[in-house]
Amino acid sequence: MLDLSHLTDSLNPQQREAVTAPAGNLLVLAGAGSGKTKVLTHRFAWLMEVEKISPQAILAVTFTNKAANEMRERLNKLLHLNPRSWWVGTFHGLAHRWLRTHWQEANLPQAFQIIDSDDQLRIIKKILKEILKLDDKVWIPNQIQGYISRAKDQGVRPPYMDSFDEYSRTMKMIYEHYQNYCDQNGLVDFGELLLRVYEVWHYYPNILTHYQKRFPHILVDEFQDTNNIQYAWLQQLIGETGCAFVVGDDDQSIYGWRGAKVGNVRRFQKDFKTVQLVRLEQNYRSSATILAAANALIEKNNSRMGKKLWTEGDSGEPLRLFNAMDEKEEARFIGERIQQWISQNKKHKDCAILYRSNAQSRILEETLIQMRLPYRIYGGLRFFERQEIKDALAYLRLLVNKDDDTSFERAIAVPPRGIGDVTMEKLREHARQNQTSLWQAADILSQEKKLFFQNLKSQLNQSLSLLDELEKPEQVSQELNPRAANLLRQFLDMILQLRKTTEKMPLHQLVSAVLLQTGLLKFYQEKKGEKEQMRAENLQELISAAKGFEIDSTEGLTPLIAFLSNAALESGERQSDPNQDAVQLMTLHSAKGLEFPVVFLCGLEEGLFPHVMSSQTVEDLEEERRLCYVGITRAMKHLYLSYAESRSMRGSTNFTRPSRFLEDIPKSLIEDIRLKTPSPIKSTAFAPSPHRWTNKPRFNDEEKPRQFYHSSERSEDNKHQQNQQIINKQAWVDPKASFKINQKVQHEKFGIGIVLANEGKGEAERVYVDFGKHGKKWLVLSYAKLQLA
DNA sequence: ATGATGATATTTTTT
DNA sequence: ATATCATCAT
Repeated sequence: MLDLSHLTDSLNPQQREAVTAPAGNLLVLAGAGSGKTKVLTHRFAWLMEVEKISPQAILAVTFTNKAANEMRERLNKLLHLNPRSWWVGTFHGLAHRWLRTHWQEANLPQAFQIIDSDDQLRIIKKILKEILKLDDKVWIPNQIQGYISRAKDQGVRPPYMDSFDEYSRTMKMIYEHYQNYCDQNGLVDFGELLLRVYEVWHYYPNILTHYQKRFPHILVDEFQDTNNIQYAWLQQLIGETGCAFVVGDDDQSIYGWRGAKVGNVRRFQKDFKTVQLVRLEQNYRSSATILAAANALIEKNNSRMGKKLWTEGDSGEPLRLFNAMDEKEEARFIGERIQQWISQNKKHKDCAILYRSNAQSRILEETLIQMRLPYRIYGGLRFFERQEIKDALAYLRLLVNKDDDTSFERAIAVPPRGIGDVTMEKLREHARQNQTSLWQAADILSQEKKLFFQNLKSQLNQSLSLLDELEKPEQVSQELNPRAANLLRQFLDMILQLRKTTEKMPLHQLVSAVLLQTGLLKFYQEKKGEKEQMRAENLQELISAAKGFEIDSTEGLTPLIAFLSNAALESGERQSDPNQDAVQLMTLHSAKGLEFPVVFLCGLEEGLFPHVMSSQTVEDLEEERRLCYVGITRAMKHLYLSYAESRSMRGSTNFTRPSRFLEDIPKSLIEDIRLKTPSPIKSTAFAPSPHRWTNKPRFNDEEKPRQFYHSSERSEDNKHQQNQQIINKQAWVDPKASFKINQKVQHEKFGIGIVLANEGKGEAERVYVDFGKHGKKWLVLSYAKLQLA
């Protein structure tokens, strides 16, 4: 008898039911913190050890690289085998792997390149401007991008697009041009990766059958996030014979706005035979109180499959609700609570501040700086999305494919080499007329010019008729001036030269050679700004990345092509350095899948959360509520909710009402925290004592339903706070006299600077300060917290 | 080719 | 308020 205790001992009954289920289709509804990844990895092991399935015959699909890596790691730990060559990956990663194998059937050049959404947008803009000559104020590139991506997610090619009115006809036409452009340049966007594989399988049933046989078992993570093409793709692969083990949580579906279909979870039960359903409802993360709040909230949604989280743990502390005067006070409150946490010898990184939109992060950031709390913000640019890195990648892509126009344009522009708009316009025109790539056009035009001048000498005495011929109007318009032609030639020769010399080099040497010989690295190094120095460092980092890059089993690819594909598919980790002890700031969306001992869920205000832009339909609101549910279920022990009564955003201050989600949480689970003594006059003041805010029992809801928000006590407070604001305004009138020209000042972000000028009066008064390496800035005194230095 | 000025937008984000 | 982007002037 096989000893399976290592696979099943640590599982609860439901987890065990899922893991040990007989081969067949299975849907696991895995609540937040219920051990989803554990079930997936144990199932994998179970299939191997009990069903005797080869790991090569199991396909495990995730959405993010992070999830795929985590799965690999856990499998490695569990099985002590190296899962490197296993079929564990993201939808896009796997699609890429297949397209590299079946590039011929997919009608792609062997060296096809993957473009990211940034490249995609550039191409759309280019087409609008150069080919279709459409006004990008009317035909907004971002919207077109969404339109095309959505079409691809639906598996729709241009011929099948609607064309019943002006709008849809134009969209269809743009889509067509875009696709032609990609095809001609050997480019594949993210949506295309999936669609192509779908089509290959559709048109080559023998290939599909091959993979159906090859992968009798398919595991899918985060199933609630699948869009239509992904679903169709799984459907193909599973076919009549495959077994699907899908894990998801309809309550955590928060990507509907980018095409994810929660309905796929339910649809799965209909479309596939004999789907066994297992619910994982035991939660190992949060206190019972937090779970009660989460359950109560999500119950308000109608379209659910139903699930109720529970825990064996204790009820823990109540949720804490803080009603702040404004966003500044909210931020200060959060900061102080974190300080309290730290004073108990706990870690900064235990604390996460979650918000609906990125705009909220600024004030939090400023406050944390003031309070000297280390923090880290998730989001923002990732490594391979940085401008300088994309510049470098353009050169690398050009080495792979000279006819890649997008890369050609990018590479020729940085560093500046005297080839400007005029020359480029001529190149584009020539390329358009002759249906060639920019490279070919450049080659011909620079060559022609060279020959022209060589011949000129010998031809001086020859007949005028020959010259006349050379001066045909079309040609004249495209002729480059000698200087431009020469520079262009130099550029082409440089690329050709690089191509030759780097042919046999190892990857990192190749990258290094490109950075050096194109002058890209030098260009940034020679600039003075801090930004540019950073860019130069990033370029160096690119060399290290190339050094560390190992080609996995993507057989038959040159290291360079593999590297470039990887760069597009995995644009760099946004993960924090686990050794760095910092408060974690992120949007609710990026918090999915994470957990923290202390969570601050802030900005719980109508219009902000739920956001105005997604409050129109019931579906929108339900997704917002799920987002809130995701936020609450991130918390392990302490959950703080907060909202402000007024919030300044986009330059104006608005009064706000508390979020409707607060009403969905039973009052008995919440403890109110209010202001006891007035807040300090100046926000630059030292951190107030932690005793300023005290806990106070909340009103019974029977007694005063909703009164909490508008109680007379509140308005008293408000009056008090209004006085405060007036005092606040006076506070800066006093020191302002000292902000004279040449005065040394200190800014919390930019450091020490010198006042160069000042203007305006009252609230509008501003000073012009030279912060040295941070540059010269105009600062409004009533906003910037300037101090004398 | 570079900097200044003015218009514009500003939910959420992975691949 | 602010950041980004396009257009324009130098």
